[in-house]
Amino acid sequence: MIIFSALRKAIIGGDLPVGTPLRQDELARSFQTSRIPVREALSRLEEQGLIKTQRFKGAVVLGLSADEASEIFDLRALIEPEILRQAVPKMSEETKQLAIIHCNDFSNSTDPLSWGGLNRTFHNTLYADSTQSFTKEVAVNAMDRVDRYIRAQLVVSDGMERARNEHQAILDACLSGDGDLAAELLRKHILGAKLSLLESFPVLSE
Amino acid sequence: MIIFSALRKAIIGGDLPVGTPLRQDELARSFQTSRIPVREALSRLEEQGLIKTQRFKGAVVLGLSADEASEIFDLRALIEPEILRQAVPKMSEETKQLAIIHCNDFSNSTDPLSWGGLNRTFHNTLYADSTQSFTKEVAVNAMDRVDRYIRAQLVVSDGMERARNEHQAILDACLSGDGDLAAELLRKHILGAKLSLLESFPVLSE
DNA sequence: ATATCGCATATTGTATCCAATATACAAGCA
DNA sequence: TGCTTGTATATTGGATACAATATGCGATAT
Repeated sequence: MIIFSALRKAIIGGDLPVGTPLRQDELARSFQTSRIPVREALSRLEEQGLIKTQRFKGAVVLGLSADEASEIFDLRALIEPEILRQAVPKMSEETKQLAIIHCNDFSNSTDPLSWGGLNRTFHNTLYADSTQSFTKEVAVNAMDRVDRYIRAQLVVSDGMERARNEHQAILDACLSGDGDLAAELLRKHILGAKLSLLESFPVLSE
Repeated sequence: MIIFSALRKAIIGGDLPVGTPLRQDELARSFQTSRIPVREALSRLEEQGLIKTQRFKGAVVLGLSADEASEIFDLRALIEPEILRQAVPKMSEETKQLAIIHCNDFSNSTDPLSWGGLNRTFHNTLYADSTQSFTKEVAVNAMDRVDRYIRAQLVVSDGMERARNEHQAILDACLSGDGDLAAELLRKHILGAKLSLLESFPVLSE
């Protein structure tokens, strides 16, 4: 489980670039275990679609085509607003405070390497009080697949500035209890991020 | 992979009821292998949320609460119409013929045990020409989780008769190329099935 | 009689060993 | 020189053996 989490984090964070071959015995050595737990982890990663294994040939980190990334953003734009719409009326005072903090953390950060994580933290905080756990799981998985590209995109384009403003608007809608508005703003936020990503995609996928 | 598929099929089809303990060595014996491939399969099943394993205690088949089932139907009602809307304009003549056949197969079947499978086959045929592969994966996974309950519900309620009519209407919309109408009908179809399921849920979950 | 402690058993997680096969490189032949 | 073939190596998948621990039952003490 630790191996799985570590590899997953490394893959979605882009530390293991697309195409990186994952050798079982190599990983086993670096984690100080045998190959069995490594295989377990690789199996789960494959189930999530993050890697592909081929018998006698090994496992490689999978990437996305522009079309695939685009599709995943469309799916996010479909389901995340619904999660938020349902979460807003239930949002606790504590969650609201956390959301304010994480929104500010994101806005104030000057370290590009942290932007991806802070962005995710903010989004996840908004969804915290939703009871749609299965849907949230799907959203997390979708996010996992495109996280690498978002990180890269925030750095190369002017997406960071716009994200700051859009996050603030979404947060305000949540704080005022307007779930429908928050959902609509979030939908536009995600679709805007998709367009921005697709523009710079050729560069990112090198 | 064979073990995984077999177990998955048995779980989603309800042949392994909720709470069934899955013993590694027992499964290994029945599949004539060692425990290693069995563990691989169990690991993937857990990743999909169909079972839960606990160290030294084994794995059990997971069920759903009414709330969880309801949430999954809401998610299906959100994403499956979008898949269909996108698939209708791309639908090949061959797919249309298949859809007609599978719609009839479902309508004409008199064996309750086959209804669940035929229902799924029809739905999947409609989505065949969609290029949204990730979204389709999500839909399949959502379907996997509630399939057991749909099978039971088709038998105990009058859902079968309504499903026949609704399937026909959806099919007609697809054949006439009206993706928006097909999507809307599908949405209502899924939400209707949800209500019907929730009515009989206390009985089903015994 | 009942509660508690200890041991036997059942069960999972991991390590090591073996089998199968894809790939690469080298040697031989046209 | 170029192509084919054989072998050596690398790599994965599976089987068996071992370690760790939870559960249940029985014995014993109060």
